[in-house]
Formats: sequence, C-alpha cells, structure tokens
Amino acid sequence: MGVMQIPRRVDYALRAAIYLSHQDPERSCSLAEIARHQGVPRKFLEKIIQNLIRGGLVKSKRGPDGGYALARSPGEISFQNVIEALEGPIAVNVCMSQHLSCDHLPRCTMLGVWNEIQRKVVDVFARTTLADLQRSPCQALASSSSLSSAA
Amino acid sequence: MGVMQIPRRVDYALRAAIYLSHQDPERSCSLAEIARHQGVPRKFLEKIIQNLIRGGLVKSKRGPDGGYALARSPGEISFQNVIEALEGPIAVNVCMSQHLSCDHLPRCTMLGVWNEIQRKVVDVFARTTLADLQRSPCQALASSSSLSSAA
DNA sequence: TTCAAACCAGACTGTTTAGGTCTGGTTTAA
DNA sequence: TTAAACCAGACCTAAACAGTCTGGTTTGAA
Ligand code: SF4
Ligand code: SF4
Repeated sequence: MGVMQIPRRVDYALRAAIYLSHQDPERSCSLAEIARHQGVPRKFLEKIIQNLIRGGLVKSKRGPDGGYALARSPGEISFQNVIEALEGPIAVNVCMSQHLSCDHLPRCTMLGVWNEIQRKVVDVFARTTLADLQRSPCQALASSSSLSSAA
Repeated sequence: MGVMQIPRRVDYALRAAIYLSHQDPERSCSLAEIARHQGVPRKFLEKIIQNLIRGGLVKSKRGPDGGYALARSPGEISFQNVIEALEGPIAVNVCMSQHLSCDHLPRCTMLGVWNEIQRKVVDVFARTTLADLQRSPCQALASSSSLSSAA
C-alpha cells in the first residue's frame, strides 16, 4: 500500500536534518541524541547520515563529544538536497531519468503527464528548505481533502 | 535510482487503457493485440488487466473473438482511477495514508510539505483522463529542465 | 599513555516487493 | 467438439527495504 511512497530512510534523513537545523550550528549533536529525539533506529540512522555527509550537507566531528552538525545554513539545504543525497536523482517514471529510458517512448502519449508530475514534485522539493520548517509544529492537518479515497 | 517512481505495472496498465481508449468501444481487443501494440509482456498484462476489471474500468468478453474494452468512456477514466485500481490509495508518505500512521506525527514539522506533494500529485492524476491523451503522440519533450540533476 | 566516547565502513540478514511466468481452469462462438 | 480467448492463483527470481552486527579509526581527557 502506498504507490510513489518515499522510503523510510529519506523520512529519517529529513528528520535528522530538521533536528540539526534547530541546534546551534557550532555544537556537534551525537548520533544517540538525534536518534533519541527523532525516534529513529540508531544504527540505521548512522548509515543514513553518512550519505548526508558524502553529499556535503552534514559535517562530523570524531572523538569524545563528537557528533554531527549541518554543513551549511538551514536555508541552504533543500528537501531535494537531502533526498538526492540518499537516492540520487528523482524520477517519477523511468522515462524521466537520463540513465533509464523506454523503448515505447517515441509513440508515448502520456509523457506530458509524467513531466508535469515530475516538475511539480521536484519544484516543491527544490523550493522547500529546512529553514521553512522552523515554525509550525503541526500544520496542514485540515487539508485531508487531498487524501485520495480507496479504490 | 528513481525515488518515488511509479511501478512498471502501473505504466503498463495505463498503456493498455490508453490503447483501448483509441479503439471502438463496441469491439473487444484481445490480450495478444494489446500486448503486441503496447510492448507489454502478455501474461503480466493479463494479470494487470484483471485489476482494471475488478476496478470496473474495463469489461471483458470471453470465448473466441473475446477480449477487453473500456467499461466507460475515456473521459470518465482518470489516471487516478487506473492507478488506484492496481495500487489502492496513493500516499506519498506513510502519514498521508488513513491506514498507516506515524508516531512522530504530533510534533512533525514537515507534514505540510508532504501534504502539498500529495495534493499536487493526486490533483494531476485526478484531473487527467484518457480522453486528454487522444492527441499529441509526443509532447512536452522540451521541458527537460524539470529533470532533477544528480546528487 | 591509556581509555573510552564517538564516528566510519561495510558485510550481513530477514522480509517484502517487483516483475514476471506457469499451470490449469472456464466460457463461448463456430 | 473444438479451440480461441479470458480467469485464477500458485510459483519464481532478483532486487529493494529496513535494519543489525562487527570491527575498525579518531580524538579529547584522565
Ligand atoms: S510508456 Fe511512456 S510514460 Fe511509460 S515509461 Fe515509456 S515513455 Fe514513459
Ligand atoms: S515523520 Fe512526519 S512526515 Fe515523516 S511520516 Fe511521520 S508524520 Fe509523516
């Protein structure tokens, strides 16, 4: 259940990034601290954060009292940055990727639809930064009208 | 590669539905015919079409010269109808589903973002019907600017 | 210098999903 | 009666998902 659903690891990565965006950027937050506050399995989160480090979004400090901090300001880190650090480029269908392709593509009539979805999704992820979430601990609950009803 | 990517079976289902939308609704198209024209594995497509039938989107005729046809007019069949016939309700994250939930939800600050994605995605799928694809065999190729760049 | 607290790297595991295929029906027009 | 078609569900292989485990390396402090 849940087509086109974001993997848990991305959700976890975003939770971690959001947590760090609330902390003093000079301070290093330990893995245990982040995992505890955000309710994410500790070792799993550790692996996920490595991706954020390789993506240049998070910097780490080793040794006692070490930990993690954002590598740049929250306003400079978008959802897209976080997602692509883990998953690589977003492609809502195989034909929306440079790498993959589709032999049915030449005569395909629904390319425009996927293109529209792709554009809208990437646009939101690119536009939204960690700084945009600083406020409002629980917003947008009323718009459940957008939830699609069962088949 | 390809986060939030639509499964092949959905793409196949849409191809089949689109093919049927181009045919005389009185005529039954055999599985072999659809599979051949749309380049979809025959037996796999058969299983997929059963979902469309159960979803009330396609009707079948058995026996020799049997086959499939749309159960209603192309303008009355949306992408959402097809997708949900196969996959059930669309939910871009676990918290966007009635069934699933998330214990982190109460203090979550990114609900609004997922809600926006959910709304936009479902809106396109709900708005787009098979009738909207009757024309333009190859549109929207120029808008590759929406393709997200690598991590 | 030694220790331990932290991060780092990658192998490993169990479960589910994806993408099909295969077997054996049932229906029905000729 | 036959065979062309659909129908139902078991089956299969590979990959993805969600984690865990083991064993490092770094580094501040006692
Ligand atoms: S059939 Fe069309 S929409 Fe589907 S993957 Fe191929 S090109 Fe893209
Ligand atoms: S953490 Fe927030 S966004 Fe992620 S699943 Fe839970 S409620 Fe949804």
